[in-house]
Order: sequence, then C-alpha cells, then structure tokens
Amino acid sequence: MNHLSESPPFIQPTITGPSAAVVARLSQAIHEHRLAPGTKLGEDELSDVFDVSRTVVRSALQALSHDGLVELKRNRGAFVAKPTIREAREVFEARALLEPRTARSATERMTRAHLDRLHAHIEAEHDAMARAEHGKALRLSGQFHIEISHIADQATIAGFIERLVARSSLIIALYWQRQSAMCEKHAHHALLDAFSRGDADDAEELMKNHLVDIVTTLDLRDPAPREISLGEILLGPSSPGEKG
Amino acid sequence: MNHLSESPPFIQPTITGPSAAVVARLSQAIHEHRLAPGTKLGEDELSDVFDVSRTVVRSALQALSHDGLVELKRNRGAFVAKPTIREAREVFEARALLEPRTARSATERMTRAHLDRLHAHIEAEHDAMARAEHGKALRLSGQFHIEISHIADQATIAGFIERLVARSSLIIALYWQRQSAMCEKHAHHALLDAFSRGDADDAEELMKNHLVDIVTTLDLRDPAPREISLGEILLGPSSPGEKG
DNA sequence: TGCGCAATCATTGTATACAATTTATCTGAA
DNA sequence: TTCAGATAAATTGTATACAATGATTGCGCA
Repeated sequence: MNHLSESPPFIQPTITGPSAAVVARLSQAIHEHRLAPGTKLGEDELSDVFDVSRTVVRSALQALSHDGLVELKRNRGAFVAKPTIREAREVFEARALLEPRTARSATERMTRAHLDRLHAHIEAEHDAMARAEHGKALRLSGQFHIEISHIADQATIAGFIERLVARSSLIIALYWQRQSAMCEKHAHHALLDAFSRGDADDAEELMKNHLVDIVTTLDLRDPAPREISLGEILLGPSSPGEKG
Repeated sequence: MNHLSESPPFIQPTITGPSAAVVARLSQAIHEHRLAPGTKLGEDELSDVFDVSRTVVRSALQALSHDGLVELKRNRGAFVAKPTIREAREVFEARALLEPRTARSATERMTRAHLDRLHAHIEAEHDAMARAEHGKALRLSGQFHIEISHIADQATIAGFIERLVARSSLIIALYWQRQSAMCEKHAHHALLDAFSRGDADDAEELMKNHLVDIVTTLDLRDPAPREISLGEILLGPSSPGEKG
C-alpha cells in the first residue's frame, strides 16, 4: 500500500548496527501483541532466530529494557514487561500531563505535508481494522500519537511519549476490556479535524478526552491476585507459615 | 556528616551487577562536572580504571547513553554528552511541563518524614556551598528536584525528571553564565516552606518560577560557533572551499 | 614546502569460551 | 506417596580473542 504498511518501528536509533534490527523486530512484535507480556526471551533462542551472536541479543535486550518493553531479571533472563495496575495508572497520568500540550504545539506547527501524512496514517489504521489485523491496527494507533509528538518538534518530550505509548501497548494487552477499538478511529479523526482547522484549543481538549477514554476502556480495579497476600487472605495476617 | 554526603547517585537500578557500579561512578563524576561534556570515554581506559572487563564497561556506557549522559558514536567511541542549545531549551520546556504539577502532588503527599529529609538535604546543599564544593553542591541541587518527584510517588514521571535533571547538569556545565548559585538555595528554601505549609498552589507556582529562573541564568542565545558555518562566516556563503 | 596517498596503529564491534547461577531431574528416606 | 536433598542440565554473566572500522603517521610527488 503505502510506506506505513511495513514502516520500521518508532524507537529512534539510540543504538545502531545489528542489535538495532533485533530491537526493531522485537519491539514490533510486542507492539502488535504477538509477544504477550511475561513471555520469556531466551538469549540463545533469539540469537538462533535472528542469526546473530548472544552479544548483540544482550545489547538489544538491554536497550528494550531501558524503553520499558522488556524486564531484565538478573541471572533469570529477559521477559516481555508486565506493567502492574499501578504502573498503568502512572503511565496514563504522565500521558495526560504531556500529550494535550503536545497536541497544542503540534497544531501550531502543522503544515500541509504533516496533515497529509496524518491523513494517510489514519487511512492505514482504518485499513488494518477493516482487515481485522488487530495487532497492526493497535501499533498504528499508538504510532499516531507519536507522529503528533514529532510534529510538535520537541524531541525530548517526543522521546518520553514514545516510551509511554510503548508501555501503553503492554497495558492494553493486559487490561483491555472490550473489543471495540472503534472509539480510537473516531477520536483520531476528530483530532485530525482540529489540526486541519488550526484549532489548538480544541486539539488540546480532544487529546485530553481521548486519553481519558482509553483509560476508561481499561479494567484497572485493584485485583486480589498478589501472591504475597495470598497467605494473609486465607489465614489472616501474620500467619506462622510466612516468615518476616 | 549525614547519609547525603556520599549517597549513591540517583539513577535507579535499571541494571545490576558490576556495570551498575561503573554507571554510578561515571554519572556522579558527570553530575559533579569532573567530567566535562565532550570528554572521550575510552573503553580500555575505563576497564583499566575500574578493573573490570570491557564487556561491563560497554554495558555501562550503553546504559548511560540511554539516560542521555553519554553519546555513543558508532566505531568512534563514547563521549560525555554535549547538549545543543536547542536540546537545552527542550529539556527545560519538558521540566516546565512536568515539575510544577509534580511539586503539587508532592505537597499533597508530604509527610513529616519527607519534610525532615528535604530539610536535611537543603542543609547538605548549604554545607557544600559554604565549603566551595561546587560540584557536590550542583549535584545535590539537582537531587533536590528528584527527591520531590519521588515524594510525589509517580515512578514513571520521576524517572523522566531524573533524566531531565541529569541532562540539565550537562546544560549548566555548558551554558551557565554567572557564578551565583545563590538563587538555587533561596528557591529551594521557599519550596520547602510551601511544602511545610501544605500550600500546593504556592508550591506549583514556586517550582514554575524556579525553573524559569534557572533558564534565565543560562546563555541560550543562538551561537555562531558551528564549525560548518565557519567558512561561510569568513568567506561568505557557498565558498568554493566547501562542497555541498 | 605543501598536499595526497598509503601503510600502520589504535580503538571499537562481534563472536566465542569459560564461570557462576538458576532450574530441572533424580534418588532416597520417612 | 511425598518431601528433602543432591546432582545434572540449561541459561545467564563475564572475560578474552578476533575482525572491522577509523585515526595517525610517514612517505612520495608535485
């Protein structure tokens, strides 16, 4: 179709060389929910799959861990990150702090070329949805936010938003309630409309509401399934079976 | 004196093991301006100094590069990062977006223990200033902001602020104008006062102004010293000596 | 004398070998 | 049968050896 179809992932090239390719493949797989949170990422296995040495695999895993996509446990290995409910809330609080203002800045700097690019992006999202390619649709949906942050032309903040969007993908994988990603499409259309009208106030407000909507579709109620408290739940606090 | 005197650096343990120690030593040295921006960080040299293999040095350098303290140039080596004026502006725009609201949140969660801790911190800053230990004073000054972000109890945002403070240290090393860090002390005192009064509005406003003050003490005017334009400056635009 | 080129040197990037730790399996006794 | 302990296998952490790239120096030529 267009350049968005197989576009490389969004993590900017903090690292280069072969490990960058491994980072790209892994992060794309995580963003498309082909790798579920908690999945073990064995070094030998990855070096075998990608036909590179463990050295570059380890470098890639370290990079991914810095971006919050992978969790490294010493002497235990690498796992696809599994954000807790608390972390999920924090991520969207941070996004609420950064993205509305960024949408405003983007509006002020928006050019015709930018608008065309965003329009093509939404088309690609729509396409993926229509073909029921949910993973790809989700990845593109996140990338839309990143495109906006880049238009705002604040590399530092854009970097933060990239990290937050990446973690949001994991959060959605874990805590998504409904199957309807329809609202996404509508919200993105509305944003594009505000951009094309040059209405910065509206863009800021729409982004703010959009983020609230996303959180609303998540189930972030405090769950019981914490292994530590299991004994307490069954036996009451300070049971003799649990030591200090 | 107290635990703040030789406290470990603030980068939270994303990595563990020997490389964490290398990261700690290097980042502290950078924060205290003992390592100037642009300094080459040779792998062999570092592995010799810290008595570890190049493997762990490389891991440490990669971690530092992700935190923005070190710049990795492929096949060229690692250098202490040298933020441009543009990046400097971006960093403080990001801080302006995050820190005032964080100061508000911190106020709302502030306990007596937190207040005592911040008070001790300011004392340590004052001490370092009095002894003319400028590097240490600067590091503690940045750490004050990080302490506040931790009190706000938003790990994700706190992580961003840590990165921004780290880069701010480099920015100050490059673009500081006056020698007077006095304003810092006063501003921190005023913030502590707002915290102890539980005045969230005031804390937010003070933090906002404090950040503006810091930027004011920097010289972020567009400079000529770009090597590319040197020829143009001396010979006029599109001189035959420079090729496209 | 000044410039361009080439060979040498130094440094970084990658792969592999070894050490340390964790996990799984097996044996044996209660 | 079940649990504990010990041994074996698998995996990760670290060090070192080799390859590739970039910087430097010296030579030759104009």
